Amino acid sequence: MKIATWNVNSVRARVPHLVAWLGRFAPDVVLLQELKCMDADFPMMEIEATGYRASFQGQKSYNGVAILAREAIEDVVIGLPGDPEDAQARYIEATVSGVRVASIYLPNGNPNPGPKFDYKLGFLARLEAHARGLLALERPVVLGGDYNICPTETDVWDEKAMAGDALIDPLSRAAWRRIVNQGWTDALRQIHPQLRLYSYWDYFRDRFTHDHGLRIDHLLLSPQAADRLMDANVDRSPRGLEKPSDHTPAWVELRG
DNA sequence: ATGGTCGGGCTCCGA
Repeated sequence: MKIATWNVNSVRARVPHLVAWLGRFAPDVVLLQELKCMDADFPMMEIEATGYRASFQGQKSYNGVAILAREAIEDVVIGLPGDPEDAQARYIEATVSGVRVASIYLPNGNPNPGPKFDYKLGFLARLEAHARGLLALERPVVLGGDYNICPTETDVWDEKAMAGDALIDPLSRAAWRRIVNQGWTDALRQIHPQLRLYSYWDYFRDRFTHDHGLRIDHLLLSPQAADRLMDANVDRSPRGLEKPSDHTPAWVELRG
């Protein structure tokens, strides 16, 4: 069972790449972020034509998350609990083939410091509380998405160039560790402990050409999912196409 | 070296 996460930076702008990649990579589940469209504008027909179903939470212009799957998408929960005032479309969770999956678009948090960084830390605190409840289910759970956090120096092409950035802030990293240390497995790091594996390259300054990237897209596995972990990686190929997203898919393969 | 380039939606915001 292949589960992937991909920040597409506008699902409508990325329909050709998304459709081609679904056909080539054939994932069982895809967790999308940054749809950048309202529900009514989601390209449902184009995606269904590829053999996938979709559940999603859209929003005008910003954010937006989706779960695509070839099998049924059940028990959908939209929104991260803990703040009824939060209107940003950043969280969707569902069950596919017995695996609980979440598509998460964590706040970027820049400029740092400021209210956007405070919102990021608040969102992380809510995610920490919710993740603890998911672990208690003692089921296979995969928390995938754009976390907007580089967990360690190995996940950044150049820490100096990122000085002061919310993506490498010690408070962001500490919040990430608090979640992981509950008992989650960072799937790509588990399979590739030392590799520089990036999932994002900024559009400007030919960052992809020079492999000046960041690892900010992650798949966290509950122990019951980690038991089944066979392989994990990023698929760099979509990032090299014309009109790419600035992110490329990260994926895990689970036994069964 | 505080620039550069995208996407969305409409003269600038978010990343």
